[in-house]
Amino acid sequence: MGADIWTPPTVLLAVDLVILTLRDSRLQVLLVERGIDPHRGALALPGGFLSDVTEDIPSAAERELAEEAGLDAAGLHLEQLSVYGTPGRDPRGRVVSVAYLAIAPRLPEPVAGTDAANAWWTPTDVALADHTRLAFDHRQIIVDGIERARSKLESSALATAFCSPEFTITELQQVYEAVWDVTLDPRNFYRKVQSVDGFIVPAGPTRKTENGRPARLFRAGPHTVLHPPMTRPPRPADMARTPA
Amino acid sequence: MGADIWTPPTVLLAVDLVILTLRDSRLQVLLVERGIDPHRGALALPGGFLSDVTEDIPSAAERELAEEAGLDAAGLHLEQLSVYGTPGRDPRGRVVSVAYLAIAPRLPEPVAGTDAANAWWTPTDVALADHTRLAFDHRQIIVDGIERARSKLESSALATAFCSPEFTITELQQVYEAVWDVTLDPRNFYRKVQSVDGFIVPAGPTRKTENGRPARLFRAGPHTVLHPPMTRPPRPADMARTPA
DNA sequence: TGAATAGTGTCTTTCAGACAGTATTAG
DNA sequence: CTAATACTGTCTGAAAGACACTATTCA
Repeated sequence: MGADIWTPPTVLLAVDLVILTLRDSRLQVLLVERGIDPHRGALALPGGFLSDVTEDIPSAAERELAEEAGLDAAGLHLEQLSVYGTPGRDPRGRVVSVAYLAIAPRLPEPVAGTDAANAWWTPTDVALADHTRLAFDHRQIIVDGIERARSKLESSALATAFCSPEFTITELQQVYEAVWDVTLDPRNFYRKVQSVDGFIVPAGPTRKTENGRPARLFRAGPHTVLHPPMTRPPRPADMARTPA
Repeated sequence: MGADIWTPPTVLLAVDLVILTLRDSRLQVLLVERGIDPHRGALALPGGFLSDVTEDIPSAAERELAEEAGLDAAGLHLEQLSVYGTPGRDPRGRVVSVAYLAIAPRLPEPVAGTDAANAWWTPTDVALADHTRLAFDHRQIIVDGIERARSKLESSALATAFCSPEFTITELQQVYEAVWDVTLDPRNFYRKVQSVDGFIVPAGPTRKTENGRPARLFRAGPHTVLHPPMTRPPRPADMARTPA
């Protein structure tokens, strides 16, 4: 009702990355140690502000992926997760952060060769443990990212993003087991995953070796949505059994 | 590498609302006619800029819900959808919009009594028809909102948000049929929906009437995630049948 | 009574889960 | 040979889908 001309407020826009991968059969997330002062010394997700006012948000995510994690966005899964913009989440001002979820195949063991050499793969249970100091609201962002990954394994082909271009069915099973934190029957998994239309396709008559019978290789199939979905076993929440 | 001090760019932050409801057994979305000049006269989603730099983003969504749609945020489903921030999407500057998905029960037939009396419920197929002029990238936002609703009907109790606090199983079925654009067998739906633990609970020995046998009333149950999920029938994409 | 909607019983097919058994490699 | 992993066959129980049937209202 005032006579003054109202102008909308401006905010600082940032992107943050939840980068997940599988190492040592565990789900791990990439964390960096902050070198500057809001939360200096605490662990944080890779990320940063928009470089300039013309930069697209997905481009900013890809740039941070390269700068802070040394990963090439080409060929790795990257999707928008959510927005975090609570006033006061960053003491430098009104910062609104767009979080992205990235899935990296297991190959790039060393993350080095990057600006921020202080980046480590951290098992998710360690990253979320009570004693871990995480900057800003990054703990919540990690929780949301993991939950997104868990959920999308059911209905999409996201699991293949954790694997090399060619993979065995056992490797794919390890993805499901690590992300869902369950154990699955290899024989049922084998048939199930092959019965889902367009999920995986045979990759040549090739083979691989470890110390048993060689396994067939597969690639990601043409379909990204799974019909029928993979079903997540009920969590061992209440396994109380009434004796007969 | 320059010696100048770099400062991050600022953006304008907006919220946009995809408000869905069920009217005449059709899925409808609330659209407003724009009265000011970027896209003046075109249809748009209700929404607007952050009121001031201290306003929380969900609060802004609730405020716009009241101001532009005349709806009370209390007791209606509201969830963050996605972020839209392509440079150039708004000629007024770098505008980043946080889209929200709201689900309104069918009761409030008139949306009137609000600032913007130029708001109409529009069937989603009409809103997305080729001849409809939608402002900004709101067409894409609507598509994303509908897809989110379709998806969440499977695994969550979102369908109850389309209903009055007390509802019959047939009403709930109509929600699924309208949002998914399918027809379901009432008898199988009846048993299925009751077998899902915590989805719906009986609401007293009450009853309701129309022109047949009175139906039992239910309320939303305690669980918001459905185990097992409701399964969406395969779309009638390729129903080609090979004759025996 | 008949029309209309609500709710039940039951059959069949399909699929998840359990698990015995066969195949192919390395030593 | 044994150990180890990959893969196949088959059974069983639990649901999904189809659909005949009963129940309760209004006119």
